[in-house]
Amino acid sequence: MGEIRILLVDDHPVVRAGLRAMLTEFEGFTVVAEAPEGGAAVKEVQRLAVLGEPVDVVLMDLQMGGGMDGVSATKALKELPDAPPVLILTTYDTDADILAAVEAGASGYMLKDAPPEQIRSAVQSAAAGQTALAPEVAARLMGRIRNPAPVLSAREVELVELLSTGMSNKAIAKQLFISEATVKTHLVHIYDKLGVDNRTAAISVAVSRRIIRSAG
Amino acid sequence: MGEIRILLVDDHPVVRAGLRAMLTEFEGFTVVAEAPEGGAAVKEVQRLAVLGEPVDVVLMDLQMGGGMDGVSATKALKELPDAPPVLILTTYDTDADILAAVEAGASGYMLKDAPPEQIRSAVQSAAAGQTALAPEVAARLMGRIRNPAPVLSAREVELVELLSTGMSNKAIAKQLFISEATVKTHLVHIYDKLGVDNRTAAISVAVSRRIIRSAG
DNA sequence: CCTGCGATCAACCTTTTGGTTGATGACGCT
DNA sequence: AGCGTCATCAACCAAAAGGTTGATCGCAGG
Repeated sequence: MGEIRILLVDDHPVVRAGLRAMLTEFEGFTVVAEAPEGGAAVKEVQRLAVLGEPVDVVLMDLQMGGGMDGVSATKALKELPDAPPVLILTTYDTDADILAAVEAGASGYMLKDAPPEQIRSAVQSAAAGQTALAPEVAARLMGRIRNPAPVLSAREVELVELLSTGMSNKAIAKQLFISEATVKTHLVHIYDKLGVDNRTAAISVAVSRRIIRSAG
Repeated sequence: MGEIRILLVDDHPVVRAGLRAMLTEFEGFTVVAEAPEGGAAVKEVQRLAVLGEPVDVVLMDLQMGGGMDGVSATKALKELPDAPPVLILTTYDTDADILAAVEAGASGYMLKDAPPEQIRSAVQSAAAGQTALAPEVAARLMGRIRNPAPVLSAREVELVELLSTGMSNKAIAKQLFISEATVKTHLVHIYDKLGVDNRTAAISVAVSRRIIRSAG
């Protein structure tokens, strides 16, 4: 019944154009709005709701340069009355934000390099209120839920960030106004949780799990 | 005079669709072929040349999952008779392959999140045989040429790779069949070249300069 | 109320790194 | 032949990191 009304959220004009082109080629899809970041997306959803032309599905990128990031935007959208389903689109299936996004209420998670057909069916499922996960992502998620990776506390992430700049324990201690002993204790816990036994391996794992971002 | 005939090379269907949509909206641009990786791109260029419908500009992504990467493909294309200009498209303006691609003969370098207008004029310049660089990229390149970053030797890169797994000097020495003393000497040189003074900072810099890739 | 967890700190000891100096052989370029 | 670079190694010392044990405090959840 009727068209599926879609809002695209991505900071790359090229990607937005690609999704628009790809989706409008299929029957029954209309891209009714676009936004370059989360804040604008929320406003668009509200605006269209007021106009009586509500959005049926939001396609949301996770990595966005400026403005509100994908996870926050998903959270914000889900707090609206008549919140639309949010389908997350991302480049990396290793993204640490997968869990965060799903917990924030995303109904699905697709990789950007998925074939058009897969994207089409994911949007359709999401619009129908179902959950749509890319097989790779689903498998990964299930694995994590069965064997959950320990989550670093906020303080620990802070430590890892400083760690990755190459600071010594003493320097980190000074920066955070804590003792060197405390820094060492935190590090032991971090090593435990990341399954490593030294700082070098820790930042390597942290980068590949996208706990921290490497400048770029 | 006439249409500018374009070949798109990118492993993401979404990005290809976006570029195609974006470019065909402008006057005078035709996307005559697409390829998901470098090898196919080379074949396409040859095929079209034989048909008497040569490609005027190749738009090439650097990061491609499978097959021939962007730098190799650029090199291969430039060895063809009547090689078309290659315009590199990438996500990261910090990419260490910038230099490699330009050295391989790319006539320009654009960021994927550039506004459509900028992409249009870059393609036009490239087709006209001129060089087209995004301002950010140009500045960065000039900076590097004036103040060239010391290049790690092959052996040193090997060291950094092992380093990033968190191995100790002793373990690295064993792995490479050299003494621990030699490992330390190499490390001192690496620290020098990267402008850091410990292994943790070194791998951080190495990752952000894409000297090594972090799994993901 | 008790338990668990996160954050904080101390003291002690071992291992690893980092910094320095100096030396050798191989290779390529001029 | 001489120069520079790369890769190799040694010995020594100071600084940093890692490992262990044990302790205090506050807060959230059952």
